[in-house]
Amino acid sequence: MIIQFNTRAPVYIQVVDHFKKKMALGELQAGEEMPSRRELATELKINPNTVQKAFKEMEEQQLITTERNRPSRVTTDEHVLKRIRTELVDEAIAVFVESIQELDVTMDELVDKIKRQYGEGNLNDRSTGS
Amino acid sequence: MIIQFNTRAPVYIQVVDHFKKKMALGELQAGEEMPSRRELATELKINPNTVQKAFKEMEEQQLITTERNRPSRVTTDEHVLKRIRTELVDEAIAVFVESIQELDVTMDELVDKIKRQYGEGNLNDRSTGS
DNA sequence: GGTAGTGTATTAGTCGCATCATACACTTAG
DNA sequence: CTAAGTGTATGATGCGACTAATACACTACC
Repeated sequence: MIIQFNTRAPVYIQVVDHFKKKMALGELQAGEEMPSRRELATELKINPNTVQKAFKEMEEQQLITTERNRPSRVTTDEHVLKRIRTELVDEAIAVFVESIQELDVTMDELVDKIKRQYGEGNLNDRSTGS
Repeated sequence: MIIQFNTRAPVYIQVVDHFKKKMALGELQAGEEMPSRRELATELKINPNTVQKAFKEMEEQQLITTERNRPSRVTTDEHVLKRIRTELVDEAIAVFVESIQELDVTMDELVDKIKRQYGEGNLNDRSTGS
């Protein structure tokens, strides 16, 4: 597991987002065991307490559950799991729209530029063009 | 002048962005006088030093120029001014794309959601083709 | 010249984050 | 039982970004 940390956002938040993405994509299934705090800290080369903070955050968001002294597990609440991806996407869009609002950008210009950036990566260009 | 501050980003950055947008939209013309630090601080109800930091940032980005003990002025470098809008849009897109990458979102879903959010506001749906 | 208004500089205080070091209670494996 | 591995809790420290308070130097204007 490798997370490319940036310096902008807090590390513990980036850890949370990382796991959120894995859940959203099904790489982490419902009920699956999470790595231990210490193990993950070692692997990511960060402090165990930072990992703990990330896990606590994930618990508050009901993404994981923890019984006493047992490895944490991904929630089995399918309802929660299904909402993760939507939330990630919607939040990103909200931030984005907020930042370009008032800038008088046409939808076409927007779509064009996004396609150019996003398409380079992992875009499955099924459909839109048709 | 009213800026609706949020708690996410530093105030001085939000001030910079605010003026960037005004320049990008031509509400602030080349060579035009900027408000004084203290005046602006009073109006926005923030600390003069916060305004100063914003102005210093704008100077480093060559958006404004300042002669000793005279009100700052918007740069007369048209080249710089023309680039502002592009930079604002491109940076927003870069951040956005970065955040949804790996989420396996189709272009259609993206465009659809953006339209719904963005369209509500100030979208002029004049298409590029025209 | 004196006053008010510029921009500028310096210093101090606050806050969030990350880290380090320990310690505790419990479970599991041997 | 013992030892190693869980999650959890606490306090101290350091650092950097941001904001605040104050003082300084200069200009414009009457």
